Formats: sequence, C-alpha cells, structure tokens
Amino acid sequence: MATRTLDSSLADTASRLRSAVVRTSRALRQEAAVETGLSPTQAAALASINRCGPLTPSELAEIEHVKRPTMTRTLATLEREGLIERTRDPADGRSSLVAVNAAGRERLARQRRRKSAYLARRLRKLDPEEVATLARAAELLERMREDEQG
Amino acid sequence: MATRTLDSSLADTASRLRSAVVRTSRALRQEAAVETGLSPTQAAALASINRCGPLTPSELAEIEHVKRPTMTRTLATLEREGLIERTRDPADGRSSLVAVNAAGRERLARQRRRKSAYLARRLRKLDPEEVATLARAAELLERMREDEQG
DNA sequence: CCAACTGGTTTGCTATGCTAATTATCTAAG
DNA sequence: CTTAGATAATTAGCATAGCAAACCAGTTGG
Repeated sequence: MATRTLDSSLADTASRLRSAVVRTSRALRQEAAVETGLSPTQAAALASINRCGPLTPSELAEIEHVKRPTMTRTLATLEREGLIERTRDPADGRSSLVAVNAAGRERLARQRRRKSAYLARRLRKLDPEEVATLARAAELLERMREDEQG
Repeated sequence: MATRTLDSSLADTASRLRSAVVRTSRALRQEAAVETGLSPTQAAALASINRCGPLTPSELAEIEHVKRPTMTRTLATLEREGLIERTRDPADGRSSLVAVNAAGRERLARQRRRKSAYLARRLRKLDPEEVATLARAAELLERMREDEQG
C-alpha cells in the first residue's frame, strides 16, 4: 500500500509538473517576443554560444538537445538578426565556428539588465524560501534530463 | 548591496529556470509523441476536458490559456483522433459542449497507467524530498502565472 | 584514388501559437 | 418586430520550432 500511494503521488506530481512546465513555457514564448524580440529557443541558443565560446553547429545542437537541422534554422535566424558570426573551421572545411558578435553581446547584456523579465518580475514577489525552491527545481529538472540521457 | 546580490541571484535563478522549463518542455514534446501519440498540448487539453466536464471551446481556451482559434484546432485534432465528442449547447446555438468519449477515457486511463511516462519514470529516481521540491515548484509556477494574470 | 563516413543544409511534414476576417447566433434598443 | 451591435466559433494566413529523409561537400581509411 505504501508503494501504491507512493506511485499515485508520483503520477500526480508528474501530471501537475507537466502541466506547469507546458503552460509556463507557453507564457515564456509569448512574453519573450515582446521583451527582447527573441523567442526562448533563440535566447537559449544565443546564451549557449556566448557561454561555451565559438563552437560548431553540431556541438550546439548537442548542447541544446535539438537535431542539427533545427539548429541550422535557429542559427540562420540569429545570423539574419546580426547577432552572431561564423568563421570557417580551420580544422574541418565542412564546418564553421559560430560566435556571438558585439550586437549579440549587447543584446544579451540588455536582456540580463532587464529587471522586468517575465520570470524575474514574478520571482520578486515570492518569499526567498520559495525562490530557493524554484532554483532547486531548475537544477533537478536539468539533472533529470541529463541522467537518463534522451 | 543586499539588494544588488538579491537581484542578481533572482536574475540568475530566472535564467536557469527558463532554460530548465524550455528544455523540459521540449523533451516532453518529443517523448509524448512516442508514448501516447498525443503531444503535451493535446494531452493537457484532453485532461482538462475530462476533469472539468463538458464545456465550451471558449471555456477550455480560457483554462488552457490559449486563444480560441488555437483551441479550435486542438479540438479538431482530438476529434479527428476520435477521443472527444461535441453536442450542441442547448443554451446557446453558437456554441457546442465538448466531452471526452469512451475512447478518450480509455486513452487517459492508459496514459495514467503508464508507469514509464517520462516525468514519472524520472521522478522515481529522486529522493522523496526532491519530489516534494518539484511538486512545490509546480504549484509555485502555476501561482506565478495566475497572480499577475498574463 | 576511391569508398564510406560525417557535418551541414535543404526540403517537406506536423504541431502550436498568434491576429484578422467571416459566419452564425444572440441580445438589446427602438 | 427588426435591426444594430456583441459574442462564439471557425477559417485563413503567418511565424516559429521540432522532426526525418535526402543531398552536398569535404574528410578519412583502405
């Protein structure tokens, strides 16, 4: 019976969590367009490029857990926006190295400065203890994803 | 200075949380297709219809925080899959009432039974204390969204 | 030097959002 | 009543974002 209630509580948590994640992600997508002109996907890619230095599209796709064609398109958008630059990979003629340029860094900085960013604005209304819970949850979500791979 | 560090920690948490939510949502979308043939959006809609009884498309759009045209299409998909049924609203000729049919309930039950559902499977590997953290985070995310409306 | 592999892109499909415009019905004012 | 305006739903049209399959070009191993 302990197992039974444990399982049903897990299923319940899973269901609520799914709902919360999906809805929050939806809200983020809407908000992002207004705030920075970048969708969450684009913003995440830009941040990763910035954080992990110049890297190839494949490496980036790996980091973001999307397939290569998807990353190709995201990069095309960021390039069209003038936020990144590519140089030929000296080690491999098929490949290119992607890096954030001045405009991209500026955009990232602006974004970071934004006090009113969707989540930050809402986090400010929570108790420190609640913020800590969410910080911990973010870690757990990432760990859950990485653990069992894809 | 307290404010400064508090703010930067908030921004940091916001950024990590955004990343975690976006990536998890992406993983969910991929997984859902394999597991049940329903995307998270579709599964969420079906669950809401089931939970909240027969209701109109508008009410459902409200619950799911999407616009009506979006819900129209989601419902069309669920109907094409034979999981829901519509009856004319006796009170308003413009409207219809949407309800889950036998096949839909069967699908929901199967989904619930699924021990291997993405999140549940991963939750099972966490400490009870960690599961509790995520449950609490789910609540907080929902509350954050509802508070300031959208 | 050629065959097989691999990184990247292109192409074509699906799903999910949105807004704006249409259609059908309802409701209220005259 | 009847007509004008509001409202529910849909349709149409646009954009993003994911996938897989096919394709090109450069790399590498035999």
